[in-house]
Amino acid sequence: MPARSAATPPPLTEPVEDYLKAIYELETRFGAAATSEVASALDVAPASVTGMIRRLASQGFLDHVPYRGVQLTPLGRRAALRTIRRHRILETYLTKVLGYPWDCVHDEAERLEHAASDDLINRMAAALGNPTADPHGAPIPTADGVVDERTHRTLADLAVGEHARMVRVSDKDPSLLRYLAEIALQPGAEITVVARAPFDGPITLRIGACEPVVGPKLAAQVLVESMTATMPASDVANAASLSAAADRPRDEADARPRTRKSAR
Amino acid sequence: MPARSAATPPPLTEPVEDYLKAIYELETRFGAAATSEVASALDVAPASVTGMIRRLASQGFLDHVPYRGVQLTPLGRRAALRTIRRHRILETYLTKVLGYPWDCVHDEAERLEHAASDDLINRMAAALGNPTADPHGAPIPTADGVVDERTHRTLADLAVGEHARMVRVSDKDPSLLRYLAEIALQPGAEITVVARAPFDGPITLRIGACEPVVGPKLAAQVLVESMTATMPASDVANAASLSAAADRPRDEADARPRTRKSAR
DNA sequence: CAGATGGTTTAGCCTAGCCTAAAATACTGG
DNA sequence: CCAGTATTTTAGGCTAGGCTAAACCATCTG
Repeated sequence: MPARSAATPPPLTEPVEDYLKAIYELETRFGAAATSEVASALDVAPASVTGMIRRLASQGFLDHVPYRGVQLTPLGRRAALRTIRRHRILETYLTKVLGYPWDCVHDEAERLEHAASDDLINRMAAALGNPTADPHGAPIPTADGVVDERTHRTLADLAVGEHARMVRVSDKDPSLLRYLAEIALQPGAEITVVARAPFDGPITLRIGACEPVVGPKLAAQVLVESMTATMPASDVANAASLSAAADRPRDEADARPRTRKSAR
Repeated sequence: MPARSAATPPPLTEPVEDYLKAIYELETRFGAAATSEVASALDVAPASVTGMIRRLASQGFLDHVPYRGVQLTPLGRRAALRTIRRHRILETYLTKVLGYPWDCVHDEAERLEHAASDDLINRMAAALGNPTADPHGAPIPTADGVVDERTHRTLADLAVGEHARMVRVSDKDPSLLRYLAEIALQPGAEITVVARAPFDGPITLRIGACEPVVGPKLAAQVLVESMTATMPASDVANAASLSAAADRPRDEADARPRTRKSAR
């Protein structure tokens, strides 16, 4: 049997899959991944990351410009998306079929994603009707590595009166997820911004019959899709400027000053 | 929160779980596990087994008498049964719920058993109605480590005319399993021995409307439970003596001559 | 433009698991 | 009961992945 491109890709170890996944996620958020960011994402020492990066670069999974950070090659991206697909299908299966609460699936999926075969993942996906998003709203890559990469505004970017649909939230913080479930703030939920206190104050929402009040920190974690009839761009900008930056984990501009390949 | 006995038992690594499981299985078959048998079961070099055995013994999972083999301590047995429970519930779930053919579940379960949490396993078990045997007929230990340890006769031990129910077959050989499925020889199947050729010759069975003929090697792999109305012990012995020993993988007597702790 | 600073890399080390080759022990047959 | 064979253990090495401490570089600041 001659060369098959998508055939058994030399099986990656668990740590390798974790590195690639973490780098992928940092890269989509910031454009590139810094050693220290990878280190804190994986909870290992920066020196360990440098070591692994060297190995991964030598195997063609990523490009490394010393002191400047890394970027995935197409090969590395494919591997990362494979792991992410597994993770998200597992999360969906665990909640939809086995009745896990949505705040408990992350850790379980984190371990299973390295052990499940493609066949198993595809069977689970089929049993679920090939879902396109996991329980937290994260898009599920297809088996051949295509993923919806649209970015979204956050709840903190919405102006008073805006009507939006909740799209997504990170799966990493169980207590946040439990709280969101309590106030019915889950993917698909329709939200109206009722009021906003100034100076990054709390935001009052309407979700169904309830009017929960959330802090800006929480709001910045919740991705939404505006449903307010085509809003002029200027308004969007204004709305965003009211609240942006301060509480977001990092601001694009100063987070990645050393991202471009050619210095100068 | 004070001492909890069954709480997070210091998580074992994958190789450790594999060693304990293999040792458990050798031990129940032969009474103790020899280094070389563990080595070939796990497909590693004997010297590697010695190394691991030392570590496991020092951690209290097994007793090792140098040059004499190992036996699990209660601690080791519990750990082994936990892994075996996982494995068998996974196999059952994969076949019953996800439609895997019974010859394909072993490898998948082999990897998942190390990654699945107790919670996940228990949810799967519940979804299946807490089964007591896996698709190959192997008994599933309960969550607190109780397992049906009855031994069974093999198809090769049956006399002509005997009526029996198939109980179990090893899950390790996919091609054997595929063949057994073809002739409807699966756990629960009712079998009558129609004829046996002498000198370890082929055995003719009746299963439903079919009369497959199987070799002694295959017959020795298939565990059964006689359904012939209470047969006098002498007859059992006679029936068995017609065919025993020759093709069984090992004979109790010469397989473990070096098993007893106190030589002499 | 010279430090100071903080992120990155190197150097050197450790552990778990595996290996091969050689030495040690137990078992067998004569 | 002694020698040969088979099994087991020891000795010495290797790789993946992790760590700390120290050196290095880029950038920000005075």
